[in-house]
Amino acid sequence: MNKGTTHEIVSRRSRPAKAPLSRDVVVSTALELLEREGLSGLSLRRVAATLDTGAASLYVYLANLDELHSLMLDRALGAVKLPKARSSFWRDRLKALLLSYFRVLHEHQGLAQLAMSTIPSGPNSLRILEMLLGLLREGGVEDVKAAWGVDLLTLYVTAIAAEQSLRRESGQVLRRVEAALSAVSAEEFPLIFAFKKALLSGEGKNRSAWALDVIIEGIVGGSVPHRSPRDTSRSRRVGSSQRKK
Amino acid sequence: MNKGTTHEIVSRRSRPAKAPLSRDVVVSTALELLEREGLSGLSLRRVAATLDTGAASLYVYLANLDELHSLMLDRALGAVKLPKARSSFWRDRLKALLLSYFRVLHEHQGLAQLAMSTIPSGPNSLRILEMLLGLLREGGVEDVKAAWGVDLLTLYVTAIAAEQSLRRESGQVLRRVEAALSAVSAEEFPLIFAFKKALLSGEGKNRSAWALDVIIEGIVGGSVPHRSPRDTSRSRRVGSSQRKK
DNA sequence: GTTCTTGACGAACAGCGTTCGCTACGTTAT
DNA sequence: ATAACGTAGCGAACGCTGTTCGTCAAGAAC
Repeated sequence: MNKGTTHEIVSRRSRPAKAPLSRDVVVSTALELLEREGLSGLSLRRVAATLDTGAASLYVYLANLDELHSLMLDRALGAVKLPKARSSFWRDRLKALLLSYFRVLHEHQGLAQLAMSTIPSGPNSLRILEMLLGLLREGGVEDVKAAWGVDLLTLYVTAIAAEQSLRRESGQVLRRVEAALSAVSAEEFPLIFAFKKALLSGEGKNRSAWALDVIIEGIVGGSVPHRSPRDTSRSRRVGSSQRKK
Repeated sequence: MNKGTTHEIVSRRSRPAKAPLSRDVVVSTALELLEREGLSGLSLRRVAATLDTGAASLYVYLANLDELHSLMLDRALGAVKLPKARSSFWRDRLKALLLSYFRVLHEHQGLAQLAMSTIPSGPNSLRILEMLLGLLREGGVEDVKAAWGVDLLTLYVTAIAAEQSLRRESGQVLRRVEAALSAVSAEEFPLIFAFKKALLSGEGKNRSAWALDVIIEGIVGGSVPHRSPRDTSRSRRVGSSQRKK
Protein backbone atom coordinates (compact mmCIF):
# COMPACT_ATOMS: atom_id res chain seq x y z
CA MET A 1 0.00 0.00 0.00
CA ASN A 2 2.55 2.49 1.00
CA LYS A 3 5.81 3.05 -0.66
CA GLY A 4 7.60 -0.17 -0.27
CA THR A 5 8.75 -1.95 2.78
CA THR A 6 11.58 0.23 3.93
CA HIS A 7 9.60 3.13 5.31
CA GLU A 8 12.13 5.45 6.77
CA ILE A 9 11.39 6.83 10.12
CA VAL A 10 12.96 10.21 10.43
CA SER A 11 12.53 10.43 14.14
CA ARG A 12 10.65 13.53 15.09
CA ARG A 13 13.32 14.45 17.54
CA SER A 14 15.58 15.33 14.66
CA ARG A 15 13.27 18.10 13.60
CA PRO A 16 14.06 21.52 15.03
CA ALA A 17 11.14 22.08 17.34
CA LYS A 18 7.75 21.49 15.94
CA ALA A 19 5.08 23.98 16.80
CA PRO A 20 2.88 23.04 19.71
CA LEU A 21 -0.15 23.43 17.46
CA SER A 22 -3.04 24.42 19.62
CA ARG A 23 -6.31 26.07 18.86
CA ASP A 24 -4.83 29.42 19.75
CA VAL A 25 -1.86 29.22 17.43
CA VAL A 26 -4.08 28.15 14.60
CA VAL A 27 -6.30 31.19 15.07
CA SER A 28 -3.34 33.51 15.49
CA THR A 29 -1.63 32.19 12.41
CA ALA A 30 -4.83 32.51 10.44
CA LEU A 31 -5.15 36.13 11.52
CA GLU A 32 -1.59 36.88 10.50
CA LEU A 33 -2.22 35.28 7.18
CA LEU A 34 -5.43 37.24 6.75
CA GLU A 35 -3.67 40.49 7.35
CA ARG A 36 -0.81 39.64 5.05
CA GLU A 37 -2.75 38.12 2.20
CA GLY A 38 -6.31 39.27 2.51
CA LEU A 39 -9.41 37.17 2.76
CA SER A 40 -9.00 35.55 -0.61
CA GLY A 41 -5.51 34.46 0.36
CA LEU A 42 -6.70 32.74 3.49
CA SER A 43 -7.26 29.03 3.32
CA LEU A 44 -6.95 26.10 5.63
CA ARG A 45 -4.19 24.74 3.50
CA ARG A 46 -2.17 27.93 3.68
CA VAL A 47 -2.64 28.15 7.41
CA ALA A 48 -1.50 24.58 7.72
CA ALA A 49 1.44 25.21 5.45
CA THR A 50 2.48 28.20 7.53
CA LEU A 51 2.40 25.94 10.55
CA ASP A 52 4.44 23.39 8.60
CA THR A 53 1.79 20.73 8.72
CA GLY A 54 -1.05 19.35 6.67
CA ALA A 55 -4.54 20.71 6.44
CA ALA A 56 -6.04 17.64 8.01
CA SER A 57 -4.22 18.33 11.25
CA LEU A 58 -6.24 21.47 11.83
CA TYR A 59 -9.42 19.50 12.09
CA VAL A 60 -8.38 18.38 15.50
CA TYR A 61 -9.01 21.90 16.71
CA LEU A 62 -11.62 23.12 14.27
CA ALA A 63 -14.92 21.74 13.09
CA ASN A 64 -14.61 23.49 9.75
CA LEU A 65 -13.64 26.70 8.04
CA ASP A 66 -16.67 28.56 9.31
CA GLU A 67 -15.66 27.92 12.85
CA LEU A 68 -12.20 29.23 12.15
CA HIS A 69 -13.73 32.39 10.74
CA SER A 70 -15.88 32.79 13.79
CA LEU A 71 -12.94 32.32 16.10
CA MET A 72 -10.81 34.73 14.13
CA LEU A 73 -13.46 37.39 14.24
CA ASP A 74 -13.97 37.15 17.93
CA ARG A 75 -10.26 37.13 18.58
CA ALA A 76 -9.83 40.26 16.54
CA LEU A 77 -12.73 41.94 18.28
CA GLY A 78 -10.75 41.66 21.47
CA ALA A 79 -8.93 44.76 20.30
CA VAL A 80 -12.05 46.90 20.45
CA LYS A 81 -11.70 49.46 23.17
CA LEU A 82 -14.55 49.58 25.63
CA PRO A 83 -15.05 53.03 27.12
CA LYS A 84 -15.13 53.23 30.85
CA ALA A 85 -18.46 53.63 32.50
CA ARG A 86 -19.62 57.17 32.99
CA SER A 87 -16.37 58.51 31.59
CA SER A 88 -18.35 60.93 29.46
CA PHE A 89 -21.78 61.51 28.06
CA TRP A 90 -23.33 58.22 27.02
CA ARG A 91 -23.60 59.25 23.46
CA ASP A 92 -19.95 60.04 23.16
CA ARG A 93 -19.14 56.70 24.67
CA LEU A 94 -21.43 54.99 22.19
CA LYS A 95 -19.76 56.77 19.35
CA ALA A 96 -16.32 55.94 20.65
CA LEU A 97 -17.20 52.30 20.99
CA LEU A 98 -18.62 52.07 17.50
CA LEU A 99 -15.68 53.94 16.11
CA SER A 100 -13.27 51.56 17.75
CA TYR A 101 -15.32 48.67 16.39
CA PHE A 102 -15.14 50.21 12.97
CA ARG A 103 -11.42 50.79 13.18
CA VAL A 104 -10.65 47.24 14.16
CA LEU A 105 -12.65 45.90 11.26
CA HIS A 106 -11.31 48.42 8.84
CA GLU A 107 -7.65 48.36 9.65
CA HIS A 108 -7.20 44.66 9.29
CA GLN A 109 -7.39 43.58 5.72
CA GLY A 110 -10.31 41.35 4.96
CA LEU A 111 -11.62 41.25 8.47
CA ALA A 112 -14.69 43.30 7.68
CA GLN A 113 -15.63 41.09 4.76
CA LEU A 114 -15.22 38.13 7.01
CA ALA A 115 -17.49 39.75 9.56
CA MET A 116 -20.21 40.25 6.99
CA SER A 117 -20.74 36.52 6.63
CA THR A 118 -20.11 35.59 10.21
CA ILE A 119 -22.46 36.58 12.97
CA PRO A 120 -20.21 37.17 15.95
CA SER A 121 -21.01 35.05 18.95
CA GLY A 122 -17.81 34.73 20.93
CA PRO A 123 -16.99 36.19 24.34
CA ASN A 124 -15.46 39.38 22.99
CA SER A 125 -18.48 39.99 20.84
CA LEU A 126 -20.71 39.41 23.81
CA ARG A 127 -18.82 41.95 25.84
CA ILE A 128 -19.32 44.54 23.13
CA LEU A 129 -22.96 43.61 22.78
CA GLU A 130 -23.52 43.96 26.49
CA MET A 131 -21.95 47.36 26.52
CA LEU A 132 -23.96 48.55 23.55
CA LEU A 133 -27.16 47.49 25.23
CA GLY A 134 -26.14 49.30 28.36
CA LEU A 135 -25.35 52.47 26.50
CA LEU A 136 -28.60 52.54 24.62
CA ARG A 137 -30.51 51.90 27.77
CA GLU A 138 -28.62 54.62 29.52
CA GLY A 139 -29.73 56.83 26.68
CA GLY A 140 -33.34 56.04 27.37
CA VAL A 141 -33.85 54.00 24.24
CA GLU A 142 -36.72 51.66 24.66
CA ASP A 143 -36.06 47.98 25.18
CA VAL A 144 -37.10 46.42 21.93
CA LYS A 145 -35.65 49.33 20.06
CA ALA A 146 -32.40 48.83 21.88
CA ALA A 147 -32.29 45.15 21.05
CA TRP A 148 -32.89 45.80 17.40
CA GLY A 149 -30.66 48.82 17.55
CA VAL A 150 -27.52 47.01 18.61
CA ASP A 151 -28.03 44.57 15.81
CA LEU A 152 -28.48 47.44 13.44
CA LEU A 153 -25.48 49.32 14.73
CA THR A 154 -23.09 46.42 14.47
CA LEU A 155 -24.45 45.34 11.13
CA TYR A 156 -24.15 48.84 9.92
CA VAL A 157 -20.63 49.47 11.09
CA THR A 158 -19.60 46.15 9.65
CA ALA A 159 -21.15 46.97 6.32
CA ILE A 160 -19.39 50.31 6.04
CA ALA A 161 -16.09 48.77 6.97
CA ALA A 162 -16.60 45.97 4.48
CA GLU A 163 -17.45 48.32 1.70
CA GLN A 164 -14.47 50.53 2.27
CA SER A 165 -12.18 47.55 2.61
CA LEU A 166 -13.51 46.21 -0.63
CA ARG A 167 -12.75 49.47 -2.34
CA ARG A 168 -9.28 49.62 -0.98
CA GLU A 169 -8.45 46.03 -1.57
CA SER A 170 -9.59 45.30 -5.06
CA GLY A 171 -9.28 48.27 -7.29
CA GLN A 172 -10.73 46.17 -10.02
CA VAL A 173 -14.29 46.57 -8.85
CA LEU A 174 -13.87 50.23 -8.19
CA ARG A 175 -12.45 50.78 -11.60
CA ARG A 176 -15.48 49.25 -13.20
CA VAL A 177 -17.72 51.51 -11.18
CA GLU A 178 -15.68 54.50 -12.19
CA ALA A 179 -15.90 53.48 -15.78
CA ALA A 180 -19.64 53.03 -15.53
CA LEU A 181 -20.08 56.40 -13.90
CA SER A 182 -17.84 58.15 -16.34
CA ALA A 183 -19.75 56.75 -19.24
CA VAL A 184 -23.16 58.05 -18.26
CA SER A 185 -24.64 60.67 -20.48
CA ALA A 186 -25.91 63.92 -19.14
CA GLU A 187 -29.19 63.44 -20.95
CA GLU A 188 -30.11 60.04 -19.67
CA PHE A 189 -28.92 60.43 -16.10
CA PRO A 190 -28.47 64.12 -15.45
CA LEU A 191 -28.17 63.81 -11.70
CA ILE A 192 -25.61 61.05 -11.76
CA PHE A 193 -23.70 63.06 -14.29
CA ALA A 194 -23.76 66.09 -12.09
CA PHE A 195 -22.96 64.23 -8.89
CA LYS A 196 -20.19 62.19 -10.38
CA LYS A 197 -17.41 63.69 -8.35
CA ALA A 198 -19.27 63.64 -5.10
CA LEU A 199 -20.21 60.03 -5.61
CA LEU A 200 -16.66 58.94 -6.15
CA SER A 201 -15.11 61.05 -3.45
CA GLY A 202 -14.18 58.29 -1.10
CA GLU A 203 -12.34 60.17 1.59
CA GLY A 204 -13.16 57.28 3.86
CA LYS A 205 -12.70 58.82 7.21
CA ASN A 206 -14.99 61.80 6.96
CA ARG A 207 -17.52 59.72 5.23
CA SER A 208 -17.69 56.96 7.79
CA ALA A 209 -17.72 59.43 10.65
CA TRP A 210 -20.67 61.10 9.04
CA ALA A 211 -22.33 57.74 8.45
CA LEU A 212 -21.91 56.81 12.07
CA ASP A 213 -23.51 60.04 13.15
CA VAL A 214 -26.40 59.37 10.86
CA ILE A 215 -27.15 55.96 12.22
CA ILE A 216 -26.77 56.93 15.84
CA GLU A 217 -29.03 59.86 15.35
CA GLY A 218 -31.53 57.63 13.67
CA ILE A 219 -31.64 55.12 16.44
CA VAL A 220 -31.52 57.25 19.51
CA GLY A 221 -34.06 59.28 17.65
CA GLY A 222 -33.76 62.86 18.59
CA SER A 223 -35.54 63.49 15.33
CA VAL A 224 -37.72 60.44 15.13
CA PRO A 225 -41.14 61.06 16.54
CA HIS A 226 -41.54 58.18 18.87
CA ARG A 227 -44.99 57.27 17.82
CA SER A 228 -45.73 57.75 14.23
CA PRO A 229 -49.40 57.15 13.47
CA ARG A 230 -48.61 54.01 11.57
CA ASP A 231 -46.10 52.60 13.91
CA THR A 232 -48.33 51.16 16.54
CA SER A 233 -45.79 48.59 17.47
CA ARG A 234 -46.45 47.75 21.02
CA SER A 235 -42.92 47.73 22.08
CA ARG A 236 -43.04 46.98 25.67
CA ARG A 237 -40.52 45.72 28.06
CA VAL A 238 -38.53 42.71 27.32
CA GLY A 239 -39.95 39.62 28.84
CA SER A 240 -43.54 40.21 28.09
CA SER A 241 -44.01 37.73 25.37
CA GLN A 242 -45.44 39.15 22.25
CA ARG A 243 -45.59 37.94 18.75
CA LYS A 244 -46.97 39.96 16.01
CA LYS A 245 -48.07 38.64 12.71
CA MET B 1 -36.30 35.93 -19.41
CA ASN B 2 -37.32 32.82 -21.19
CA LYS B 3 -35.11 31.14 -23.61
CA GLY B 4 -37.41 31.14 -26.56
CA THR B 5 -38.13 34.81 -26.71
CA THR B 6 -37.35 35.55 -30.30
CA HIS B 7 -36.13 33.98 -33.44
CA GLU B 8 -35.63 30.25 -33.42
CA ILE B 9 -32.72 28.91 -35.25
CA VAL B 10 -33.84 25.42 -35.93
CA SER B 11 -31.11 24.27 -38.15
CA ARG B 12 -28.52 22.87 -35.91
CA ARG B 13 -28.26 19.81 -37.99
CA SER B 14 -26.20 17.68 -35.76
CA ARG B 15 -28.09 18.22 -32.55
CA PRO B 16 -31.76 18.49 -31.75
CA ALA B 17 -31.96 22.08 -30.56
CA LYS B 18 -28.87 23.35 -28.93
CA ALA B 19 -29.19 26.46 -26.84
CA PRO B 20 -28.41 29.68 -28.67
CA LEU B 21 -26.02 30.54 -25.87
CA SER B 22 -25.85 34.27 -25.62
CA ARG B 23 -24.87 36.57 -22.83
CA ASP B 24 -28.47 36.92 -21.83
CA VAL B 25 -29.21 33.23 -21.52
CA VAL B 26 -26.12 32.74 -19.45
CA VAL B 27 -27.20 35.41 -17.01
CA SER B 28 -30.77 34.15 -16.91
CA THR B 29 -29.70 30.60 -16.33
CA ALA B 30 -27.36 31.72 -13.59
CA LEU B 31 -30.18 33.58 -11.89
CA GLU B 32 -32.45 30.57 -12.04
CA LEU B 33 -29.72 28.46 -10.59
CA LEU B 34 -29.10 31.01 -7.87
CA GLU B 35 -32.72 30.98 -6.85
CA ARG B 36 -32.95 27.23 -6.91
CA GLU B 37 -29.67 26.40 -5.21
CA GLY B 38 -28.55 29.46 -3.37
CA LEU B 39 -25.30 31.31 -3.73
CA SER B 40 -23.14 28.42 -2.63
CA GLY B 41 -24.73 26.25 -5.27
CA LEU B 42 -23.92 28.66 -8.05
CA SER B 43 -20.84 27.99 -10.08
CA LEU B 44 -19.72 28.49 -13.61
CA ARG B 45 -19.59 24.78 -14.09
CA ARG B 46 -23.13 24.28 -12.95
CA VAL B 47 -24.36 27.07 -15.15
CA ALA B 48 -22.54 25.54 -18.07
CA ALA B 49 -23.90 22.11 -17.25
CA THR B 50 -27.43 23.47 -17.15
CA LEU B 51 -26.83 24.88 -20.59
CA ASP B 52 -25.45 21.55 -21.67
CA THR B 53 -22.02 22.83 -22.45
CA GLY B 54 -18.61 23.19 -20.89
CA ALA B 55 -17.47 25.87 -18.51
CA ALA B 56 -14.95 27.20 -20.97
CA SER B 57 -17.70 28.16 -23.38
CA LEU B 58 -19.00 30.79 -21.01
CA TYR B 59 -15.80 32.75 -21.23
CA VAL B 60 -16.82 33.92 -24.64
CA TYR B 61 -19.46 36.06 -22.97
CA LEU B 62 -17.95 36.65 -19.57
CA ALA B 63 -14.60 37.91 -18.42
CA ASN B 64 -14.84 35.97 -15.17
CA LEU B 65 -17.12 35.01 -12.35
CA ASP B 66 -17.16 38.50 -10.90
CA GLU B 67 -18.56 39.88 -14.09
CA LEU B 68 -21.28 37.26 -14.07
CA HIS B 69 -22.16 38.30 -10.55
CA SER B 70 -22.31 41.90 -11.56
CA LEU B 71 -24.53 41.15 -14.53
CA MET B 72 -26.80 38.97 -12.45
CA LEU B 73 -27.23 41.67 -9.85
CA ASP B 74 -28.10 44.31 -12.36
CA ARG B 75 -30.49 42.04 -14.18
CA ALA B 76 -32.27 41.25 -10.94
CA LEU B 77 -32.42 44.91 -10.01
CA GLY B 78 -34.53 45.42 -13.08
CA ALA B 79 -37.42 44.17 -10.97
CA VAL B 80 -37.19 47.10 -8.59
CA LYS B 81 -40.25 49.25 -8.93
CA LEU B 82 -39.56 52.90 -9.53
CA PRO B 83 -42.31 55.14 -8.17
CA LYS B 84 -43.80 57.62 -10.57
CA ALA B 85 -42.73 61.18 -10.24
CA ARG B 86 -44.82 63.27 -7.93
CA SER B 87 -47.15 60.37 -7.24
CA SER B 88 -46.95 61.10 -3.55
CA PHE B 89 -44.87 62.89 -0.99
CA TRP B 90 -41.20 62.49 -1.84
CA ARG B 91 -40.47 60.71 1.36
CA ASP B 92 -43.06 58.05 0.77
CA ARG B 93 -41.68 57.52 -2.67
CA LEU B 94 -38.19 57.18 -1.27
CA LYS B 95 -39.40 54.65 1.20
CA ALA B 96 -41.30 52.73 -1.42
CA LEU B 97 -38.28 52.61 -3.66
CA LEU B 98 -36.01 51.38 -0.93
CA LEU B 99 -38.57 48.85 0.16
CA SER B 100 -38.85 47.51 -3.33
CA TYR B 101 -35.08 47.36 -3.52
CA PHE B 102 -35.04 45.48 -0.28
CA ARG B 103 -37.72 43.06 -1.39
CA VAL B 104 -35.97 42.18 -4.59
CA LEU B 105 -32.77 41.44 -2.75
CA HIS B 106 -34.50 39.60 0.01
CA GLU B 107 -36.90 37.43 -1.91
CA HIS B 108 -34.36 35.89 -4.19
CA GLN B 109 -32.16 33.46 -2.40
CA GLY B 110 -28.56 34.48 -2.22
CA LEU B 111 -29.01 37.67 -4.16
CA ALA B 112 -28.39 39.91 -1.20
CA GLN B 113 -25.19 38.15 -0.29
CA LEU B 114 -24.11 38.51 -3.86
CA ALA B 115 -24.88 42.20 -3.72
CA MET B 116 -22.69 42.67 -0.66
CA SER B 117 -19.56 41.85 -2.59
CA THR B 118 -20.55 43.44 -5.84
CA ILE B 119 -20.92 47.15 -6.25
CA PRO B 120 -23.73 47.57 -8.74
CA SER B 121 -22.83 49.49 -11.84
CA GLY B 122 -25.19 48.36 -14.56
CA PRO B 123 -27.98 50.31 -16.26
CA ASN B 124 -30.69 49.19 -13.87
CA SER B 125 -28.57 50.18 -10.93
CA LEU B 126 -27.93 53.52 -12.52
CA ARG B 127 -31.62 54.13 -12.97
CA ILE B 128 -32.19 53.45 -9.29
CA LEU B 129 -29.27 55.62 -8.34
CA GLU B 130 -30.55 58.46 -10.44
CA MET B 131 -33.96 58.24 -8.87
CA LEU B 132 -32.55 58.16 -5.37
CA LEU B 133 -30.52 61.25 -6.05
CA GLY B 134 -33.58 62.97 -7.39
CA LEU B 135 -35.67 62.08 -4.40
CA LEU B 136 -33.10 63.26 -1.90
CA ARG B 137 -32.71 66.48 -3.78
CA GLU B 138 -36.42 66.93 -3.90
CA GLY B 139 -36.32 66.53 -0.17
CA GLY B 140 -33.88 69.36 0.13
CA VAL B 141 -30.95 67.25 1.17
CA GLU B 142 -27.74 68.96 0.40
CA ASP B 143 -25.64 67.82 -2.51
CA VAL B 144 -22.73 66.11 -0.89
CA LYS B 145 -25.03 64.66 1.70
CA ALA B 146 -27.21 63.30 -1.04
CA ALA B 147 -24.30 61.73 -2.85
CA TRP B 148 -23.07 60.02 0.26
CA GLY B 149 -26.60 59.30 1.31
CA VAL B 150 -27.54 57.20 -1.68
CA ASP B 151 -24.45 55.15 -1.16
CA LEU B 152 -25.39 54.73 2.45
CA LEU B 153 -28.98 53.88 1.69
CA THR B 154 -28.19 51.19 -0.82
CA LEU B 155 -25.40 49.78 1.26
CA TYR B 156 -27.68 49.73 4.19
CA VAL B 157 -30.61 48.08 2.53
CA THR B 158 -28.29 45.52 1.03
CA ALA B 159 -26.77 44.76 4.39
CA ILE B 160 -30.11 44.20 6.06
CA ALA B 161 -31.27 41.98 3.25
CA ALA B 162 -28.04 40.01 3.35
CA GLU B 163 -28.23 39.50 7.06
CA GLN B 164 -31.79 38.29 6.98
CA SER B 165 -31.13 36.05 4.04
CA LEU B 166 -28.18 34.59 5.86
CA ARG B 167 -30.38 33.81 8.82
CA ARG B 168 -33.05 32.21 6.74
CA GLU B 169 -30.71 30.27 4.55
CA SER B 170 -28.24 28.69 6.85
CA GLY B 171 -29.76 27.79 10.16
CA GLN B 172 -26.37 26.56 11.16
CA VAL B 173 -25.00 29.97 11.93
CA LEU B 174 -28.13 31.08 13.67
CA ARG B 175 -28.13 28.01 15.82
CA ARG B 176 -24.67 28.79 17.05
CA VAL B 177 -25.71 32.30 17.92
CA GLU B 178 -28.71 30.99 19.73
CA ALA B 179 -26.56 28.60 21.63
CA ALA B 180 -24.13 31.34 22.54
CA LEU B 181 -26.90 33.62 23.71
CA SER B 182 -28.63 30.92 25.67
CA ALA B 183 -25.44 30.09 27.46
CA VAL B 184 -24.75 33.54 28.86
CA SER B 185 -25.00 33.89 32.55
CA ALA B 186 -27.13 36.52 34.14
CA GLU B 187 -24.23 37.61 36.28
CA GLU B 188 -21.66 38.18 33.61
CA PHE B 189 -23.91 39.71 30.99
CA PRO B 190 -27.10 40.81 32.69
CA LEU B 191 -28.39 42.87 29.83
CA ILE B 192 -27.87 40.26 27.20
CA PHE B 193 -29.56 37.81 29.49
CA ALA B 194 -32.54 40.07 29.89
CA PHE B 195 -32.76 41.01 26.22
CA LYS B 196 -32.32 37.50 24.97
CA LYS B 197 -35.73 37.12 23.46
CA ALA B 198 -35.82 40.53 21.90
CA LEU B 199 -32.43 39.95 20.34
CA LEU B 200 -33.51 36.75 18.70
CA SER B 201 -36.93 37.88 17.60
CA GLY B 202 -36.24 38.06 13.91
CA GLU B 203 -39.66 38.79 12.50
CA GLY B 204 -37.92 40.29 9.53
CA LYS B 205 -40.55 42.49 8.09
CA ASN B 206 -41.32 44.75 10.99
CA ARG B 207 -37.72 44.94 11.81
CA SER B 208 -36.53 45.98 8.40
CA ALA B 209 -39.35 48.48 8.02
CA TRP B 210 -38.24 50.03 11.26
CA ALA B 211 -34.63 49.94 10.17
CA LEU B 212 -35.49 51.71 6.96
CA ASP B 213 -37.26 54.42 8.86
CA VAL B 214 -34.26 54.85 11.05
CA ILE B 215 -31.84 55.34 8.23
CA ILE B 216 -34.05 57.63 6.23
CA GLU B 217 -34.66 59.78 9.26
CA GLY B 218 -30.97 59.86 9.91
CA ILE B 219 -30.11 61.08 6.47
CA VAL B 220 -32.85 63.51 5.69
CA GLY B 221 -33.06 64.74 9.23
CA GLY B 222 -31.15 67.91 9.74
CA SER B 223 -29.51 66.26 12.67
CA VAL B 224 -25.98 66.65 11.48
CA PRO B 225 -24.77 70.21 11.67
CA HIS B 226 -22.73 69.53 8.56
CA ARG B 227 -20.84 72.74 8.16
CA SER B 228 -17.48 71.56 9.13
CA PRO B 229 -14.91 74.19 8.28
CA ARG B 230 -13.06 72.29 5.62
CA ASP B 231 -15.93 70.49 4.12
CA THR B 232 -17.54 73.30 2.21
CA SER B 233 -14.75 73.55 -0.30
CA ARG B 234 -16.07 71.64 -3.23
CA SER B 235 -19.65 71.10 -2.45
CA ARG B 236 -21.49 73.56 -4.48
CA ARG B 237 -24.88 73.36 -5.87
CA VAL B 238 -25.17 70.84 -8.61
CA GLY B 239 -27.25 71.39 -11.65
CA SER B 240 -27.96 75.04 -11.36
CA SER B 241 -24.59 76.53 -11.92
CA GLN B 242 -22.52 73.69 -13.06
CA ARG B 243 -20.21 74.62 -15.79
CA LYS B 244 -18.10 72.57 -17.95
CA LYS B 245 -14.48 72.89 -17.23
C1' DG C 1 -11.05 28.14 -53.15
C1' DT C 2 -8.56 29.96 -49.67
C1' DT C 3 -7.90 32.64 -45.58
C1' DC C 4 -9.60 34.67 -41.31
C1' DT C 5 -12.47 35.16 -37.50
C1' DT C 6 -14.84 33.40 -33.81
C1' DG C 7 -18.04 30.43 -30.97
C1' DA C 8 -17.70 26.12 -28.75
C1' DC C 9 -15.48 22.80 -25.94
C1' DG C 10 -12.37 18.87 -24.00
C1' DA C 11 -8.48 18.58 -21.26
C1' DA C 12 -5.66 20.16 -17.99
C1' DC C 13 -3.84 23.06 -14.04
C1' DA C 14 -3.77 24.74 -9.55
C1' DG C 15 -6.24 25.31 -5.75
C1' DC C 16 -9.98 24.55 -2.38
C1' DG C 17 -12.58 22.08 2.02
C1' DT C 18 -13.19 17.87 3.88
C1' DT C 19 -12.78 12.75 4.95
C1' DC C 20 -10.48 8.44 5.62
C1' DG C 21 -7.09 5.52 7.51
C1' DC C 22 -2.87 4.78 9.25
C1' DT C 23 1.08 5.78 12.20
C1' DA C 24 3.43 7.08 16.53
C1' DC C 25 3.28 8.87 20.91
C1' DG C 26 1.64 9.72 25.93
C1' DT C 27 -1.07 8.16 29.32
C1' DT C 28 -3.31 4.76 32.00
C1' DA C 29 -4.37 -0.08 33.66
C1' DT C 30 -2.87 -4.34 34.64
C1' DA D 1 7.24 -3.88 32.78
C1' DT D 2 3.97 -4.64 29.72
C1' DA D 3 -0.29 -4.16 27.44
C1' DA D 4 -4.13 -1.37 26.03
C1' DC D 5 -6.03 2.65 24.59
C1' DG D 6 -7.07 7.36 23.13
C1' DT D 7 -5.60 10.70 20.09
C1' DA D 8 -2.57 14.32 17.72
C1' DG D 9 -0.57 14.32 13.44
C1' DC D 10 -0.59 13.66 8.67
C1' DG D 11 -0.38 11.68 3.74
C1' DA D 12 -3.51 10.55 0.25
C1' DA D 13 -7.54 10.92 -1.94
C1' DC D 14 -12.32 12.75 -3.36
C1' DG D 15 -15.03 15.99 -5.44
C1' DC D 16 -15.43 20.38 -6.24
C1' DT D 17 -13.95 25.19 -7.90
C1' DG D 18 -12.25 29.19 -11.56
C1' DT D 19 -9.48 29.74 -15.32
C1' DT D 20 -6.40 28.84 -19.47
C1' DC D 21 -4.85 26.56 -23.56
C1' DG D 22 -5.13 24.31 -27.87
C1' DT D 23 -8.07 22.51 -31.09
C1' DC D 24 -12.08 22.04 -33.99
C1' DA D 25 -15.77 23.53 -36.96
C1' DA D 26 -18.61 26.74 -39.19
C1' DG D 27 -19.43 30.93 -41.43
C1' DA D 28 -17.70 35.45 -43.51
C1' DA D 29 -14.56 37.89 -46.41
C1' DC D 30 -11.60 38.02 -49.95
